[in-house]
Amino acid sequence: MCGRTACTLAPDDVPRACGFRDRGGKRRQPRWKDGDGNKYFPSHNVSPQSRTPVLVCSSHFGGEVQTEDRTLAAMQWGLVPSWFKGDPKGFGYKTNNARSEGMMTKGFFKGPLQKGQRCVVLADGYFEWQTGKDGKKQPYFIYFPQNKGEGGDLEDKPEKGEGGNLEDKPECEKASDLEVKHEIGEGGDLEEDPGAWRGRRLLTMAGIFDRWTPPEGGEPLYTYTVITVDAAPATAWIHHRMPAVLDGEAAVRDWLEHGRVPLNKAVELIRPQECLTFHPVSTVVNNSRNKSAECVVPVVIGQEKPTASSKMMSAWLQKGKPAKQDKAEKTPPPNPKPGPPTPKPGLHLSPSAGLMSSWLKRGAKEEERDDKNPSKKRKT
DNA sequence: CCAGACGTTGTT
DNA sequence: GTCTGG
DNA sequence: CCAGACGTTGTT
DNA sequence: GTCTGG
Repeated sequence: MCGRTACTLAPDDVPRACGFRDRGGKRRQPRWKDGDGNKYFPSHNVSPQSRTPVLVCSSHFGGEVQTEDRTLAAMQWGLVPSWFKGDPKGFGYKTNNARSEGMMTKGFFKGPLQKGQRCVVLADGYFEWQTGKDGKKQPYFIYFPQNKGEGGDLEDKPEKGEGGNLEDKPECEKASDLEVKHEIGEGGDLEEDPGAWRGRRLLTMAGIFDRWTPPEGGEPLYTYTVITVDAAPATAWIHHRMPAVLDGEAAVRDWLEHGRVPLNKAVELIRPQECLTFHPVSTVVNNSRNKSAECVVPVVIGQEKPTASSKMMSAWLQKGKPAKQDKAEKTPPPNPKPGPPTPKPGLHLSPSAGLMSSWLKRGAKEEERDDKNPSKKRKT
């Protein structure tokens, strides 16, 4: 399940997107651990072994155990235990997820958990592949519902009734805003809060991290794993597992503050969440070398055959590259069978031109990053 | 006691 | 089938 | 998570 | 490091 994400915020924007209020009501932003802002590379197609932003309690980097301070670190996806002997390169192939059902007893995760090494994994959203009877896979992008006004000049929002919004407001503050809260959790009122983040609300997933020190010494390697749970009903028809999503500021805080919230309490946060929305995307995302924004653009299932406009869009997204020539323009009879396979399509958002533009809008500038990697040797 | 594994997903 | 690379 | 490789010898 | 199998 959770083996692919998108994380596209510029390193300098991540701290802003992680603004929160401390128990005194004061606004704070986590800071990057030394140099880590330069180790994270935004991408619309993040695979295990990449470094991505995670939040941890600052106690792990010199702060008091009880501190509310948070630190942003660029950790590597795929947990390498501190006791691992050998070359950690390529070790974490099977530790990108931790089953919540066994994490308290299995050595891989028990150790770090008992040391309070809980982290919050940040992303725009994650990808899930639905396997059809025919064996074909349809990828979906899954994320927190975004509020209106995103980016400032977006005039369209998802139709109401899209993602299952089970926003429970725990012990929130006085602010009764149901409108704006793009920051992690229930933000404050924007009107009197010019410092608030107005961009995308990042998905927050519960993770476990560890620190591995090379035998020969040198920089410690920080790695993490994403905890998984059974899928919530809303998305179970796509896939039967999902990441442990932390919905809201209170949950994020409790997962991070290991000095205040003991493990046996914190584990109560690990459970299926309904608070997500999603849309189908192109199989362009399948190959992790494809980093373009096309990975997150909504598609209409059954209409993935390139249309004139989609070709143009594709070409634009690819920017440098000429639109590839299709091998054969065989176009089977249009027998569109769109929509989610029946069960619970109720809270599905249907792609609209407007929605599409909202996804395109953010891809345009950021991609093009590492798509110039020379593939393997070429046969001669 | 020592040696050796230690993780996940999905699919059958 | 299984493992590595992304 | 998916995609793609998966092998050897000898010579430059 | 810690747990299981022998």
